[in-house]
Amino acid sequence: MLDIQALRNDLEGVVSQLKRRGFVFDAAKFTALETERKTVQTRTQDLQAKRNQSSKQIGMAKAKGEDVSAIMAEVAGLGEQLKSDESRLSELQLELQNMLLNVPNLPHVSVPDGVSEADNVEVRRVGVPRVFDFPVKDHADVGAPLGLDFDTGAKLSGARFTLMRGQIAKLHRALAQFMLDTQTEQHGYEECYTPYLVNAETLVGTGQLPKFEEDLFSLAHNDSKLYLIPTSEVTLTNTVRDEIVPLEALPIKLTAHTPCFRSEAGSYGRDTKGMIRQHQFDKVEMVQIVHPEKSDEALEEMVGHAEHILKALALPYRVVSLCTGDMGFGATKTYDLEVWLPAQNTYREISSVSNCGAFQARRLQARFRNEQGKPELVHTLNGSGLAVGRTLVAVLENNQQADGSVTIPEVLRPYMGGLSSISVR
RNA sequence: GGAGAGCUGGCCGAGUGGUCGAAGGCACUUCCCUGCUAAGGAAGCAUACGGGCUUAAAUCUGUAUCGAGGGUUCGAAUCCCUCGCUCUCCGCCA
Repeated sequence: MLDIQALRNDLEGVVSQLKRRGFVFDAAKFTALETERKTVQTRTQDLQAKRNQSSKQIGMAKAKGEDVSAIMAEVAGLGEQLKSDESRLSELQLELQNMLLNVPNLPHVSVPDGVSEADNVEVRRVGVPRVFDFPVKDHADVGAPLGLDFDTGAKLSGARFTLMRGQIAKLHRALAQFMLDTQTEQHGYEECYTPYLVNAETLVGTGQLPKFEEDLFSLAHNDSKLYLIPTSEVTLTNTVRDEIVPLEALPIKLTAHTPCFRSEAGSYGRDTKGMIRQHQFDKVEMVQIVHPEKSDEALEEMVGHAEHILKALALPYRVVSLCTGDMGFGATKTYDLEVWLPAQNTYREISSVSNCGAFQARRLQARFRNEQGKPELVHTLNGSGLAVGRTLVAVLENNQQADGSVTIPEVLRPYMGGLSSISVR
């Protein structure tokens, strides 16, 4: 959520910044709502003040045993006017709130302008794609004989679900374990196990709701609804909702390995083969809650934490700075890590690291006590470290051998019982 | 699933219709006192959103907030209703 003060003080400026990312803000509607809100709020508060004062007088008079009928008569007419003003005011505030909840974050000045993926800017490339002396297979073909079972996944649940068996399942688990161990032991994140089902308030906090409900899976629960998390960014970041943490507690660094559930509405027909785009996938997520002055550097640091995994696995990748038009709703700046997939002959997203500034913190009322002892909004960041399913895809494709086996990266071997390669037995 | 208890400020905790945004304590901040390692004294100390003043801040002022929402009332932390959460006991259960 944007700071409503910024909209009041510099509407033009905010509108033009939003335009950079292709969002059209209805300034006229906002101004109209604001003007009326101001009038109604002032009037309401005046009436309330009058009522409070009179009620106080009644109390004092009664205590002395005096007659209160004169004051009572004075207050008599206030009720109805007050009631209608109060309800109009809350309507207006609700409408303003809803308007704000649907406005994306402002892009950081360093974010390149653009309208789509095509305008993203490559920051650096690391590693050299391997040259194959045999026809390269995609991960589905490499994986199928090794235990990557799309047919059964489809039978059990439908499209975009996969069953993993045997060594593939173990490799998948090894990847997750390795990532989690690395983020906790080498980069200082606290390991968390979080709920996979969350309430609506939690999703409003990180910005998935109210705007992106169609992207989520949900379950009826009593009279309410619970949602399957689309990422553990949601649960990890919401740990500080409605909290005022002491200055010394920052930065808070959390990580979790969880499944993620996404309806993938609007991506029909894209990546239908294989396990690039699934309704359910595992991810090791990193979240940082930081002092506002530290968020820019924390972003760079987190990109490094994600890159560390790719380097350790010896997977070629590139870092891309997302353009204004391609960034997520809550981000002020985002780097994507794209891993080399030889079968697709291209780099594909495997991690996304974002600085959300105070955008989520304002929705969450997540604050810290600043140097002056006053509560101030924190900055929040999140990033994948990494998407486990896509990493499995990358390992299968990049490490495939002519005989159909797949070499296990060195760092994963301890997690694989010392195995250096997997193959059809 | 059944029965009961509770939810008040950063924390503990008092408060059952009127001058209560809320006693008292702890913690914290500033000042004073004292030289002996901690004690004593004074003051301050919630958040959000408006309005006035201001370049801005400070400050002043109004409103709201005692788990959430609704109701009764001139007036609600206090009474009524609905919901949420926590705890205890019983049952069931990985």
